[in-house]
Amino acid sequence: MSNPEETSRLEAERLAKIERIRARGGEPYPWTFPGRVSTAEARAKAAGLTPGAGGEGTVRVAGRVRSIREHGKSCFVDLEDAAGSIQLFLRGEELGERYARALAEIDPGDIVGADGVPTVTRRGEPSVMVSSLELLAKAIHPPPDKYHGLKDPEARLRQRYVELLDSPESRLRFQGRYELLREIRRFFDSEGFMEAETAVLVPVAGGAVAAPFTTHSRYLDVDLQLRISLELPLKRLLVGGFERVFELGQAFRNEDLDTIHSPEFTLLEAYWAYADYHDMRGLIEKLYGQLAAHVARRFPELPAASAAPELFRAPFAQVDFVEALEAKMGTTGLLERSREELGALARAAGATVPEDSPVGVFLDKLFDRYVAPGLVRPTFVMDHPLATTPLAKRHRSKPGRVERFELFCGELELANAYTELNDPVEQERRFRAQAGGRAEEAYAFDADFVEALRYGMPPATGVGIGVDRAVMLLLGVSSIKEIRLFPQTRPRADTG
RNA sequence: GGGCCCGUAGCUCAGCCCGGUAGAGCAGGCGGCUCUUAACCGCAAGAUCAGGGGUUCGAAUCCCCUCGGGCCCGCCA
Repeated sequence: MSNPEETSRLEAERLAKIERIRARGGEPYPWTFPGRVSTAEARAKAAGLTPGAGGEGTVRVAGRVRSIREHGKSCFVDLEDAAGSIQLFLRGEELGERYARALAEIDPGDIVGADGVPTVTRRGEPSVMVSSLELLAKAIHPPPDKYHGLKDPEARLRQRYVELLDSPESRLRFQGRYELLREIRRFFDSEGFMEAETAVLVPVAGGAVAAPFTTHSRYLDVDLQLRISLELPLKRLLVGGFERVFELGQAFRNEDLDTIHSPEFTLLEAYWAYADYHDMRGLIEKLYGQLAAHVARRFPELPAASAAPELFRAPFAQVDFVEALEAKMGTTGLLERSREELGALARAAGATVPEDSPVGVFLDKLFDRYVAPGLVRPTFVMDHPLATTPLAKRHRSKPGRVERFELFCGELELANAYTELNDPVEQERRFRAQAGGRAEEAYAFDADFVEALRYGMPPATGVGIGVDRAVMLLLGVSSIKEIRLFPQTRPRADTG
């Protein structure tokens, strides 16, 4: 790898060009370029013209120079902007002495603006016959190989801007991500949910089991943690009288990173008073149906996106957590087994779990091993064992279970929802029941949250969605780093 | 945490097995070319071979360590 701070000979040549431009009174970094149209609009004006014949009127376009093909007294330049690209056609005949100067000063990667007449070349390429060309920003670093692009996976992450400027496909990926987040917001808004922005910095990160990042407030002189979930503050809002709330934002878990885990990730949670998890199941089915329809409409060239509406066609499959697990294991009476027995089964299935883990951990492992891999289509997994889920309400008719569903698809968890526990006494008991176990397997005790429930929280349902994973599935991307703009990487050492 | 793989010019790659002192295309420089689109033709230039150590007369190549990255497994939700 090169040191980005060193000046290569190529950069030295480009810096010398900048000096020459300034020496002749030119400005390599002008202030603005008013009145331009997109390359798409310029293309539209050229459309339908007879190849080889000139069009009428002029257009003004601007963008990045992708490639230059010189032919002596004429030259073709591919110009790219956010809307696409168009070919510039430069001729010595038209430009006089400015022709040679433009070729001497412009390199691939530069940002330029041009005025000219829309035309179609004899070979049929929509073009702008340039009457004037202006440098808008000189690039000092040369862009990646124009044909092969930027391949180095490390550089694509560390210098995302290079990948983006080089690759319209990567820009499309992030456009897709943005639009999915926008559609999620629109969906909840249209369903009457209010978006909330709760605290990122909290005294104790709760609502999930995960190692938090820690930091410190100088003013308060207290240690703080970065939130690991949105659950507890949003439920406090239900106590406070809001009936439909959601939050879409970053959460942080101080754990390993791999293709489906990022230390910072985008989480959606929504809480809905006077409704239960069956209502939420319907809402989530509707949400994914709309997201699938959106990506299929907007990104038909992506195979995963065009397949999404069929994949997410309602109604989604449903299986009972315990029944599905018992069927796959060929056993019965799972919930009556002792902790030791379940632990042995989990280890026999290949899970590495400490012997004294809570029962819920073993059951989760067994489910992950036996059932989840088979859930290729979106499937609601219903009614988990109580031991796996301390924040959900006990099932109204199935003993030893809670009212919960997880939506699985292709081993990715796409939603996790409960009928929420709102009994403060039981909530406190469940928190305390975990206190004896290992810290890394227990939900943090949040006394203020119990206090809030004591004021009365209406019956409610809530859902959490790992938005990055939903985006991955809908856009057909295999690593979370592909759909987060600036994923975490280890800082590079200054000297090797 | 364990295993496998990768790091050579600004970019994309070859060379590594079988050690003999680094090669191509693009980009850049110079020259030629008025319809190309990976434009083309000619000339010249461009490389701490990720870093450090070892073996050897000689290391990009073999060995060890370190750094960074990727994939798989484990852990984690």
